[in-house]
Amino acid sequence: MRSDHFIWKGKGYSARFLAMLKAKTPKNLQSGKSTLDEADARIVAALDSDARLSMSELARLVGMSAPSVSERVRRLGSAGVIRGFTVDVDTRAIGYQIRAMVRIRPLPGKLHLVEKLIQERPEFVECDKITGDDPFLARLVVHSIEQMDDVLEVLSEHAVTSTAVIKGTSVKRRLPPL
Amino acid sequence: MRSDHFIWKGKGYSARFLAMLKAKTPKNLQSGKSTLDEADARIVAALDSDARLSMSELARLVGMSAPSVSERVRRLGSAGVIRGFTVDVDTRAIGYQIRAMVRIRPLPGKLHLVEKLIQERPEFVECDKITGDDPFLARLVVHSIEQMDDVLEVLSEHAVTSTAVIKGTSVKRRLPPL
DNA sequence: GTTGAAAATAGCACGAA
DNA sequence: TTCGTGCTATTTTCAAC
Repeated sequence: MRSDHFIWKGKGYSARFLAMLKAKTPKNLQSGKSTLDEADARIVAALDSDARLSMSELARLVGMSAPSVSERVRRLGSAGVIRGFTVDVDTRAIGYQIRAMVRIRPLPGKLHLVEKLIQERPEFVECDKITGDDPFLARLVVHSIEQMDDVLEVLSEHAVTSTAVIKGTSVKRRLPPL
Repeated sequence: MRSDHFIWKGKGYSARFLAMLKAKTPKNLQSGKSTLDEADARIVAALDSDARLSMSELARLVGMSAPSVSERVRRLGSAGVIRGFTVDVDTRAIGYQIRAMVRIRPLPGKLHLVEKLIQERPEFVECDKITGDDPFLARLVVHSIEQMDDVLEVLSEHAVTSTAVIKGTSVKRRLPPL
């Protein structure tokens, strides 16, 4: 048995083991933040508020030169932190009056079929696989209640669904602490 | 009574009334699409796949001149169709290992308090107000199970929560038919 | 990470369909 | 109205440091 495994200071852990624990949980995670350094955090936050900011403007905001931020953005992309840049579309402004969250419980043996049906219906604009009684939780966007019924009808032979219409938004999509 | 209110062709509606109904439901809505014309639809779709496309590249993709698409993008913005441009961040790549969907049912009289608590907790990255037994459905992003407990602990005095951990994604966020 | 120059791009005024 | 052309200012990119 090596000496650094000995009980030390009444805590039951060696100094080295305690240090190792600390190393595995970076300081910024302990305080509820992300693993990004401050410059990257500011870049990501700025791009979140406006993904079309020019690199030069972004450079001004974070206090660096344009080539530097440009390189950081490129690296954030290849590191998988930034998956892409998208547009925030108001679906109601293009005729989709109703949004709903649908919990979906496939009948026995129909899990994969149901997943495929969800993926094939473009009105399902998002779907997560979750723990619990209902394996799928999907976001649905439709023009009318009639269209909502049409979409759910497709699943009705193969799954039990619980639909909750979205009445409003308490928290608009945002990033966790960076 | 005007003649165009008379029953016509055994359907119970006048020709003018039928035409009006048709006018209120544009053809593209009948076929499950949006209210955008084809050029705008292509612009929005292209920006959704890459919001940082230059106007000249976008112009090439949709087969128009740069000033034309530029003006259309501006108009889509002021029409409220495009709310903004954002970045798609992989929260796991920045240290947030766990995502969960939380249904939240405030205790009697605590609806507004609970909504405020949700909004103040940055780990709730999204929250919709929905119909049904649980008024709120929130998306939670945390580093660890311990942190998840910490967040839910804040609500525990004022609400009943049901948490489902996200195991994977069946449909990545996408736009409905344009 | 910074600087500076070359190439590409954006924004604007104006003209055409 | 909506789209296209030409000009100018800004921005992006790449080099070298």
